[in-house]
Amino acid sequence: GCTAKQSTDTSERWVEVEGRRLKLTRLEKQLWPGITKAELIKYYAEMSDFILPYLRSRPMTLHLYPDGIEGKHFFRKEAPEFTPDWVRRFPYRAEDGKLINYILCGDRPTLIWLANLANIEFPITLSRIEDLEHPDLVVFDLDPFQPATFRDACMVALVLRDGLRQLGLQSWVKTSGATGLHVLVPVAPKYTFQQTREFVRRLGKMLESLMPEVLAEFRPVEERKGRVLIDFGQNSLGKTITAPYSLKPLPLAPVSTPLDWTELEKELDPREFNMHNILERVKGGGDILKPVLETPQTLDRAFEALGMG
DNA sequence: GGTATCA
DNA sequence: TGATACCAACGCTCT
DNA sequence: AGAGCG
Ligand SMILES: [Mn+2]
Ligand SMILES: [Mn+2]
Repeated sequence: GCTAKQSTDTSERWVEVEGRRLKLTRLEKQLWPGITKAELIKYYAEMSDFILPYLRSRPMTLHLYPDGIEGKHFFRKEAPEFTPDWVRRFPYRAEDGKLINYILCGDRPTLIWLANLANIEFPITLSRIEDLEHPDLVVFDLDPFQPATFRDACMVALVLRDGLRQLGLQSWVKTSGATGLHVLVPVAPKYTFQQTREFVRRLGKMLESLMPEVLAEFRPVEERKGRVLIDFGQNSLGKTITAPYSLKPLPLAPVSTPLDWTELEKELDPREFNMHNILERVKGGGDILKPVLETPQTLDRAFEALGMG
């Protein structure tokens, strides 16, 4: 941490990405302890083929950390005035009547432009711009509360996967990048968030009755301790989850990483999956989560089994 | 991070 | 030239 | 009611 060096960091570089000229600025600035903005940009450049399919067709909320993970940060929905004209936008009028011009990040130039703005984390909505009110993803957001651990979340996820399979549903899993897991169920975009949320709540309740360490809804702090919360509320319009392969603004630069179900049985630490080793991991294996974008499933049978008219 | 506004 | 302000939003919990 | 959190 050399403050004097930081304040005089004028390192700049012009690059061309798929025909777009981009000015990369303050490349030596430290965004994590020991990690520069140059490394952030390099990470997303190398991972672009893996992350872009998930970002494409979903309105972006920017998560900007110009002063690093310990500095002031802010979110942004409205595309800034200085957004290059070739960046695609999606105007959307929310219920309150406010029109927001969202950025669409579907190509490498936009991804690199955002990385240069110190956009560390890339979130995704659970629905696409073609039909924002009908999600194509259902998420079981598994949050362990101390002394429950990531390992406990893995155990819950494995039981959840069995439950989903009994309902005729395939599921996939990734680390959240922080302390828990996201179990994803891709669906045809024909259900409302109210329906998918209720589906997650009910299956969560069922799991809760099977496993004492599971909590299907928020409770006072004392009751949460040592349990894994299934946060069904994540399945709502406008809510987001960390995109697969996105970095998190946390120490060691962890990555939200797709896992094979067999890996959940091992002793894992989510911090094992970070900026420095994910490229190696996906090289060869490819994107094991990709089916999530290509497997629209129907929930009709599951609704029936769970008593949802 | 980039821009606007005010001293 | 430099200091300051802006940039989302919603339900939940805790006090 | 309001602050704090995710
Ligand atoms: Mn979570
Ligand atoms: Mn959560």
